[in-house]
Amino acid sequence: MKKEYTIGEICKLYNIGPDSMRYYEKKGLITPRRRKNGYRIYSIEEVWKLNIIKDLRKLKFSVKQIKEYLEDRSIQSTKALVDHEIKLIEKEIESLEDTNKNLKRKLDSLKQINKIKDYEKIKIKNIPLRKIILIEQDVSKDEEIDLAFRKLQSISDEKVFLFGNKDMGAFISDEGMKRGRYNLYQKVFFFVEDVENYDYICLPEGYYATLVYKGAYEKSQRFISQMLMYIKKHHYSLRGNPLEIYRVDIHQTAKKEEFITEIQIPIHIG
Amino acid sequence: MKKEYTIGEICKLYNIGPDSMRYYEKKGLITPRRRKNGYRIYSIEEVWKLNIIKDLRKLKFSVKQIKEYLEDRSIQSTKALVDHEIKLIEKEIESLEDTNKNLKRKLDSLKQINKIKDYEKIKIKNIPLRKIILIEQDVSKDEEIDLAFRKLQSISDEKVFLFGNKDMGAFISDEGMKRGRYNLYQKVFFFVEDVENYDYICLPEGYYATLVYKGAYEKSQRFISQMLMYIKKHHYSLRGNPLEIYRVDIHQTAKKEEFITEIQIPIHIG
DNA sequence: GACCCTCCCCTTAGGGGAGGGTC
DNA sequence: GACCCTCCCCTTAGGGGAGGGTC
Repeated sequence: MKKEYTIGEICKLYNIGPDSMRYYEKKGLITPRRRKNGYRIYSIEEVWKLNIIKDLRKLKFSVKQIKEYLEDRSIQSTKALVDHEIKLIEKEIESLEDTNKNLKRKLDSLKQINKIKDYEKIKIKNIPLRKIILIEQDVSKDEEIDLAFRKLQSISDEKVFLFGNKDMGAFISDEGMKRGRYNLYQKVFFFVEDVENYDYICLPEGYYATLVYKGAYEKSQRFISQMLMYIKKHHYSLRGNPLEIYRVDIHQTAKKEEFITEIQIPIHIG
Repeated sequence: MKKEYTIGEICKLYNIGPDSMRYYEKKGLITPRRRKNGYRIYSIEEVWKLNIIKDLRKLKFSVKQIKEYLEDRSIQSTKALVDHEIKLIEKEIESLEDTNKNLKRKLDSLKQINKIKDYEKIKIKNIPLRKIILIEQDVSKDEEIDLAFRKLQSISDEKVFLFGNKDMGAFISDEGMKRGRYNLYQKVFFFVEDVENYDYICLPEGYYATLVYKGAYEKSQRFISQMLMYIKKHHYSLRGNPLEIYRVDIHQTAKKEEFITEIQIPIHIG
């Protein structure tokens, strides 16, 4: 077996770029001797270091960390390193799984959209219990919803939130109902499932008059009026204020035509 | 609700450094207007962008990718992005779990070391079947083992291998046995469990004379001699060539005193 | 005094030349 | 001709000043 290797040979063997080898040398991880012509000589004695370097780089250790480890290697320090790394990876996995769950939910709800057929039709539905978190703030312009949201979100900053989130929505406030200005006075909320530290509110199971529409939010005003008339006409009675759910909004598309909003008005029937 | 925010206000709200905001601006993600005095004005209309930016940064999208997404956002592109991201995350999780499994094994074997008590004592043990992959190459110096290993490893490059690996070892070759030079002629192998594409060899279940020692490899020569004599004395017969297993080696410690090697000689008893 | 502005320099882990010598 | 050498410049996503103006 050969005892000495040029940079090219060792790189082929280890599947590393020569620039990396020079970089490791510059940073003091490896110190090959030189031929008279200046060529680097890698001797077989140094090869174990490359094993460690490659493995630790794969584990995303910085070159500096690897250097420190190489300089102080004992059973003790190795054990500590492995142990620590295991814990880091476990945390990482947990976080990725959480993110993935959220993204899957999002994808699912995006896929549901294609299935919607009866736009702009009023329907009576029984909807099971839902949990929401309410942002205690009157919101009077569409864009402000985001901000209100954000204020809540800053509490829990580490999660992929809006993007990976289930839907958000808004209640028409009493003020809005009184004045018939259904898009000026709203209370923002979003749906939650696995709540931990927040105070959530339950929307109890019950009947709703619902309508889904596509396009800009201005339409809400007209549809809510229509729906309230419909409710009156059928002798249903209001059980609470109307709510809007933003199925597709500015976070998913730049095209206002693609926006999808669902209006739900809680009612008693019969 | 306020309609306009200074950079400081928006940063507090979004828990972002002002430098980041300026960077995003420089890269064209956001384009705040300016006051006469040059101060940036963030209006409420732009705030949804920050939600997306924050979320996608958390998902490790580059600023460039985020820019592209912001410029072409539709249900279609959002769906594609979420879908792609889910797949990436799943791959990542899988890879992390694999790495973790390896690291745990390593940690386990490091922990086992503390429990070894009877160093340098010959024992007869029955050892269950083991699978190994043999590197078909005579190795005549300790350091070369690494290299031989590496040649095999380069086949499967993406795994954390040596560092997160179970033990490796070497057979004393026939040549070595003939000449009584037990550390000059060796065939390197390592233990595997979940083999896929490699040709592995089974070491069948059976009895072994074993001995564990601490320290430099030179000791092997002496111990193997002792063990062979012991085997003769007890009228056991050899079932194959001796093997050395490197429980702790240069990959885990710089201290030769901490090296731990186990010699196993397959025998027939009775 | 706290906040904002614009430079300008710094960091990681190499990759990609250019220009020149060596097997 | 393939291989090696040493500069030197470039990339990401900001962070940390310095020096100077603004609420």
